[in-house]
Amino acid sequence: MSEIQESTLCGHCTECKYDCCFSNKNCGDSHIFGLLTPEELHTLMDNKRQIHFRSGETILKQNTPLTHLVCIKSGLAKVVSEDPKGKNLILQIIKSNSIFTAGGSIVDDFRHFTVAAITDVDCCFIDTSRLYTLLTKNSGFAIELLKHSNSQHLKMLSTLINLSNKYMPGRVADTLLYLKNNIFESNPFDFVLSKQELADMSGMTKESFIRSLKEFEDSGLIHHSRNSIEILKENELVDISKNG
Amino acid sequence: MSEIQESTLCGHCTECKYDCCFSNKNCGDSHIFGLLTPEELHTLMDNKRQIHFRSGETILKQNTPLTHLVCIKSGLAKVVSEDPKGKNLILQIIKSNSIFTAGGSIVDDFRHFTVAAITDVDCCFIDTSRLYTLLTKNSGFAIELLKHSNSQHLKMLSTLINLSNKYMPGRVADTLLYLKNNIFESNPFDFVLSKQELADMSGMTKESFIRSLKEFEDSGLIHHSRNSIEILKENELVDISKNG
DNA sequence: CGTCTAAATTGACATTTATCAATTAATTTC
DNA sequence: GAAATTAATTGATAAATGTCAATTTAGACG
Repeated sequence: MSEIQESTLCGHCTECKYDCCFSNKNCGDSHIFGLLTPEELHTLMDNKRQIHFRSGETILKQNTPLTHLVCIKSGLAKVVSEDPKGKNLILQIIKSNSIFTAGGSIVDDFRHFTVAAITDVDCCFIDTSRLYTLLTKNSGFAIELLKHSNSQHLKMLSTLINLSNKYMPGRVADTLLYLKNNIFESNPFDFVLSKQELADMSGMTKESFIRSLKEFEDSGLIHHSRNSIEILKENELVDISKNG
Repeated sequence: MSEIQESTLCGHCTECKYDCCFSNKNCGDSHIFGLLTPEELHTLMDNKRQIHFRSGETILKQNTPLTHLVCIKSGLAKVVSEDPKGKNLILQIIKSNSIFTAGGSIVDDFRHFTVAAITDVDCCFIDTSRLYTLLTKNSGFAIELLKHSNSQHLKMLSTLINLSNKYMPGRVADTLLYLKNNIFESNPFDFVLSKQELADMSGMTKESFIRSLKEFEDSGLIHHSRNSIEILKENELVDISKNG
């Protein structure tokens, strides 16, 4: 399923520091690693593994043991909750320069969802046992990780509310706005996701997603082709997201 | 809306330690406070306020400033996400002896949901600024709080999956099993929740909930009266939860 | 270029769920 | 304890969403 290509280990932290996602400066998503001393950073860097995944490959698999934390250096990945019956739900798209704890780190020992590469992805694997050691030594670091965890928590709450309180048009609008404003940050945006994946982000079947998209197109709210969507009337989409 | 009766402040920690929910021994849900030194515990205890709420009262209100963390000493409370359009979703029932961070503590400054008393509730309010001070001093404490946060995160993930991947019978089965096994821990169980509230826990209207319950009754899976439900065939309910 | 394959789209239909109105049962209030 | 209020239930219906099958389109590959 996932063919892992391990790169060489990183030897010199001071050299690689600004070249990888552990660096405070590069890690746009948070300041988690900013509070570590050079020695502490070294502890993490020392055995980090930087790995390349090709588009489509599984990076982390649901229900496998949780031994490493992942930091995405470049590329896009999707966080998928896999259902026994095959109903997948895409919870989040991960951009470059964000770290990802894969659910129940610290609480239990296995991963609660799958992470798969959407584009080619370069990422680092951090040994969680080294991380835990640092947590006990550096409380500022622990607090940053707590902030990160709570922040993920709130995102998930928002997803839950969106999915359970809204009808399809509202959910589709949410997905489109999320992709434009949070992930691709351009308009129109070209996407590497299939309609099935967009539907999995919106909690519906691909047929329903397509029909909803077509209604938006017919109403002049968006323009879409196979791999690109342009939002023409964002205000109206926001209204649909709020009211539906 | 909520008429708050403040009790006297706690003066002597060593005395009240085993009488309130901060105590390691009483806080069944977690060991969060177990790692604090007596002095640190004192810092928290010193200004704690123990407050009584009557059934139905709002304990914490969504969108208000987050200044205190709440620890439930006795009684039951519900965690509700309130929707502008009035579609409420009950995310969780809180039992006695559990602490509750109300969403985005540390991340932002307001509460992301409402907590309301189902029965009479005695609870303590802990000043979050004192909590944060302790976090920086005691990394073990920070790690415990991180565990608690991640654990809440996983519960929410499970709720999200249940609500978005299952049809009504599966969601009703989930609610019944949750109440029996996690909240009331008896069978039959008497509940203080209205059918509307049970429906709000299951992400559906009260009419749909009642119809689903009736089908279970007709199939001999449960027996229910106004304020009590007995689960007769738990295995079959578990199957329905898994498959539907 | 034509063939093959996977994705996207469309249509008809079945199922699930919500809505609305009416009725009954329980609880509170005087 | 009768009247008034609230919660629970039922039925009829409409709306939302999923399912299945068929068709079209776009890319990949020889």
